[in-house]
Amino acid sequence: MAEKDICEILDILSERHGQGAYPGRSSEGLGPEWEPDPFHVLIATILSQRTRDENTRRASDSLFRRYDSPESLAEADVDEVAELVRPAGFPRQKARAIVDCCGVLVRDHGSRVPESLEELLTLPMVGRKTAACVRAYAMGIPAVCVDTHVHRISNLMGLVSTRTPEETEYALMGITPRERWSDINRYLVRHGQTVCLPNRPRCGECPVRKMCDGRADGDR
DNA sequence: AAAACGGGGGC
DNA sequence: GCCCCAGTTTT
Repeated sequence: MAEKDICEILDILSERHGQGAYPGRSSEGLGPEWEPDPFHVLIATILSQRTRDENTRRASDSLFRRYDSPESLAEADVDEVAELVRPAGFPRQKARAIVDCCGVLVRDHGSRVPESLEELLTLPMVGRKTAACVRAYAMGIPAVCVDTHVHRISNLMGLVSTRTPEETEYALMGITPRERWSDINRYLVRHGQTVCLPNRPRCGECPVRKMCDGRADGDR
């Protein structure tokens, strides 16, 4: 029942928004010249936090052109890295996290990105959303990436009733077939950016409006 | 629970 | 100029 609802919503949104992935190779966050492997996706996803695609991409491009391995980044100068990633915002915070992150990868993980959620969460600036993106997009592991859009829309539409993004993650996993978890991010995030905007939802042009409990605009 | 981190784009 | 924004960490 609930499962049927979310699948139907994903089907409709996929027609509306077409193909597109976040933040793998075909997204704006990681340019086409970089392999969407765990290392590149991890760094690009950290850069993407609270940042639009285009700015994330400018930052990741200039960063990877200068440093393209965990080893080189682990010994990089934080101020120089901060300058390179400036377009993504939070430059010092992100630069410090990236350098520290790569230090941990080199020292404790053989310069590889660990696959387990538990180990990923020990890395600086890696929370549940970032860890899920790395696993889902770079490792082929089914994972639900809950950002603010997914959290907001899932509750607005009455798919879940949750207070925290973590609760939303588990709730969505419970009502969605595993093979469609990746569609949640592809389509719900895009929907949140283009139609179901945080403050002014454009309910008039929403393709899943009839299934939404939270229709704004007094359109009921 | 709330503040802090920040540059870029829309208006 | 002012407001908003694909999180995570710290207080």
